[in-house]
Amino acid sequence: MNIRQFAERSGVSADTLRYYEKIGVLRRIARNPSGHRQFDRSDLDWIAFVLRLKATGMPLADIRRYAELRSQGPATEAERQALLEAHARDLEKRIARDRRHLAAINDKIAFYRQH
Amino acid sequence: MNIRQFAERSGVSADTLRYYEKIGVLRRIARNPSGHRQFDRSDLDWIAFVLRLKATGMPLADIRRYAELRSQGPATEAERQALLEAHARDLEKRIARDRRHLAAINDKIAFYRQH
DNA sequence: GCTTGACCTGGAGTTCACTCCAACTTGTAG
DNA sequence: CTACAAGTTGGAGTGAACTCCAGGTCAAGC
Repeated sequence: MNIRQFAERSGVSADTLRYYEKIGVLRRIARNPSGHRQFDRSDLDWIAFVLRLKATGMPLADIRRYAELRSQGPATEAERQALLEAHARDLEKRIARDRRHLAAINDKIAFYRQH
Repeated sequence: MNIRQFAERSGVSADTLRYYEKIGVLRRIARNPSGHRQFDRSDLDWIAFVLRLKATGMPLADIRRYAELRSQGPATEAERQALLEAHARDLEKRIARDRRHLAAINDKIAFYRQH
């Protein structure tokens, strides 16, 4: 799959995909004889996971770190697990905080409604 | 209360407070005879609300807009309410999405644990 | 009257995550 | 053989939200 198709299917622009490869969020993508990137199905899974981490507030530097561990094979699984566990804890806290924020904002809205 | 005290109590740096005033997130703060800012108790309430909006992902430009409406008095209450309602809806969606993301991340962690 | 410390201003610099661009190569269609 | 579309690169530019800095003012203590 070429970069345009991959961009469409992943929802990430071609420019951003090249940028992600450059900073190491995407592994070095295979090239066809004319130097064009050839993405495959497994890259789709990986980018989906990257987007999940990004959507939940993980900086690209941390995602890059996870990608690096991943590329080093099964020996790094414990560290990857620890990384995800820390992120999951952060995310839980953020969800809890957001719920409190939402309640406070709804209180303010209720106040406006009483006018 | 001077800027240092206000920074401590609000948790926002003095530089950031000046920046917020410059871009209109904070109203023009009163000055003492030598030109130093004199914050008062109501500024603490306002900055706390600003931080709540910011923490839940509202861009400073939107917060600035809300601040502007607020400074125009009670006539703008309907618009402020609409702004908050839209933000509350976005926030609800984000919380729901984050919960789905968290579940997926926990699945991945469970997979690592099975090794 | 001089130093010190806390404030002031305008503006430059930083970080993050892109986004755009110029100049180039390559494969296909006419 | 030429035109064109779609890819390539390195590097510059962008927008958001700060963060830092130089040069200046001012009140208080020695």
